[in-house]
Amino acid sequence: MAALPAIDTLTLEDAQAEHARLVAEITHHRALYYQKDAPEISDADYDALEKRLTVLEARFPDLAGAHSPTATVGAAPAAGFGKVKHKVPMLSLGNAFEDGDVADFVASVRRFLVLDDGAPLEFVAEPKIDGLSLSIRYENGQLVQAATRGDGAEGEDVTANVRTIDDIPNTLRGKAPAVLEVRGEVYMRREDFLALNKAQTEKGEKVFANPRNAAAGSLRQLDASITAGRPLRFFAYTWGELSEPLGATQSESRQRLAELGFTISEPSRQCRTADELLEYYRDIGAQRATLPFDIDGVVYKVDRLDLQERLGFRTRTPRWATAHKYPAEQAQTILRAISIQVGRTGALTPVAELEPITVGGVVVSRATLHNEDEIRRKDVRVGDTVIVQRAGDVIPQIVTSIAALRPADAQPFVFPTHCPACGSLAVRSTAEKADVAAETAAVEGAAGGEEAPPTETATEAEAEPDGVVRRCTGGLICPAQAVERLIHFTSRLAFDIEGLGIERMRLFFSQGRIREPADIFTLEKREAERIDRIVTMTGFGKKSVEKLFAAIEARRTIGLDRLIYALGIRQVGEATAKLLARHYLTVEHWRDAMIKAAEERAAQPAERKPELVGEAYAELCAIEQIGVGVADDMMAFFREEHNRAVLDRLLAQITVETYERPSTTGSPVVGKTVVFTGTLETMGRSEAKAKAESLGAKVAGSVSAKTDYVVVGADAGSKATKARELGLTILTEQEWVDLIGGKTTTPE
DNA sequence: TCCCCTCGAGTTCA
DNA sequence: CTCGAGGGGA
Repeated sequence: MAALPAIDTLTLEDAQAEHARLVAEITHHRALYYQKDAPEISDADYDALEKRLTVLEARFPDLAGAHSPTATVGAAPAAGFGKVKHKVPMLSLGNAFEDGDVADFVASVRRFLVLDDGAPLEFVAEPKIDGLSLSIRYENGQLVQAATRGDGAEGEDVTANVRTIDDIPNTLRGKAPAVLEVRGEVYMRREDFLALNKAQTEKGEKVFANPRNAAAGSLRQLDASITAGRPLRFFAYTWGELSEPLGATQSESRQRLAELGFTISEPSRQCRTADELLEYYRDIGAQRATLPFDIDGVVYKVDRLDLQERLGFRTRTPRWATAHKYPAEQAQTILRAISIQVGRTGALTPVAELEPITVGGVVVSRATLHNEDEIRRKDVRVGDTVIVQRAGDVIPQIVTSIAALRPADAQPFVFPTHCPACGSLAVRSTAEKADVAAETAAVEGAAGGEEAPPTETATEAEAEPDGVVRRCTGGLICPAQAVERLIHFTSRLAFDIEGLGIERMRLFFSQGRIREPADIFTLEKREAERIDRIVTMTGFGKKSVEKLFAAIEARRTIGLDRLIYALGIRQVGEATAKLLARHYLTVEHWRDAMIKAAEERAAQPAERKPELVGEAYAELCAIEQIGVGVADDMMAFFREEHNRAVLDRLLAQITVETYERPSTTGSPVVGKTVVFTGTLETMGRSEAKAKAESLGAKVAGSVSAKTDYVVVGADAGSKATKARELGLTILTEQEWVDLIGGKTTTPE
């Protein structure tokens, strides 16, 4: 195309003329393309037109009207990006760091698929580009929406910005599926990054630490015309929602993506064995410095898509792919101090305060030391020169200290035996013993006042520490734990209250405005008339206070699983909370059952067999994945009068929805209990289980009168016999497959 | 009883 | 992202 004037130099008048010209031209070509199927210009040229219009409208927002063919730019709210729910979640990958991990990955795939030693299995290996994941949605070949990964479930709408990236077609080439969500990585080449930084310096604007940050900063511009001026690129490597398959294998699909107009990540390679994968890893590693872009590792994927589907997903990661990372960049610095943080469970975590140092393009000033054993193992002392790296290129960690550079007077770190926040005794113990210790601490607290100084070192205090983590026993009286629990309560997977982040919660807590969950929901009532005072006391604008109240109101109704998770009961995280919600369904039912079970447990504190403790307790332990350890932590929570009161005060403020089972419409086995026994032939045990669960069935370990189906494989033993005795429905493996055949639902 | 898998709880910086 | 530990199969 002929050189066009740079948009930045246009006057408003010229811009109007240019806009009219572009709109006319695009409308003309669209008509040719769609109605007459006889385009006059190439897809690439057409894309260039659309792109120019997008940029123009971003630069002169007044021009973008409803008439514009783009009809997107200018609509973006100035306040920030809209949210986009991913129809298919954007998950992360599992990681391999050593050769052995790769062998384990291959072995676990083969095990899951029950492949014989000789059976072939192909993988595709590709470089893992260090950029930002992006999902781009096309409908009938047209780009309609682009979103960042976000938390995997919900990202930010960056459509306007993505339309300006040259590597990303606005219109797909050739015959495209009706719906196609292309996923890949937005990145910046190293040379482009250097040039950009040079230009930024000349303009007196901020420079970026590394290409990844530059790409992230450029993509998240509210003004798309700025994004347009940044040298962003895109590699496609997978897909989300899809109306028809792109191929039978990963490699075919990659090829198809290339045909549709995307750049795919190269160099890639087909591999059959762990050794071949490792060879690829080393080859790419050798080329790493000469590749034009940064990579942080390589990715291995099972090639056949039918096998990918059988392998499915763990909670957070697919079983059919893994990332193999290159060793992290390291740097040397001085350890200035070791501070102690108190977590919501009372865990005391030592954190290294470092002389700020750049590692992998980011300035690091703190790093976790995990626990006291770790400090002793690495013999890290204040004043030491230490080697720092970013694990998986993200989380800073201390690799080792350099003994030769240690100051002569450096002393081994003495881990405190008392909580720095409340002065309570801090002990290393498992849950049961913590109770005993808590009583001791309460006595001490009453007698000893606030600051009980550490008098002895950790090793001297106990002959045999039980558990690695040292925990504050202050529990309910520890302010540090209280505020951490509240922060957890409003966190993303819990109540997810926007505008009530970590810092604000700390502030409200220290002001006494919020001391327990229920206070969040009475905040407005208590403070409404004094809104001006909040504004002056907190330094928030009136608007943001109103926004906060709106966000709180929006969460006054909440799902049971989120509520359970939010309470922060030890060992009850996302997955366990969901299990509990699924089992008890309503909050009343759950609460009453927990209180009853806690009473039963209090009467039988030492009994190991759940059935002998009581009915409610046994019911809890019978839920798969919940054993005595988890159950007892829940009992400890409900035994506490204070916790029950806190919960009830909260429940008075909110509405808890009955748990909704994930959609399993059309599944023939919803709510059925299935037991697998014997050796299954077409699938492995875990695969059979995952499949059954995704269809809404419950998979049990042993046969009982409650069992609906017993699926009998080869060489079935006592379970099959028992099933016959009980007169249960017995299915062969084939009958089971026929029963569920073809019926699939999306996993939770 | 051991071993594998998964989960929870801890963590940083932009 | 990593580590430790619980749950459950073998």
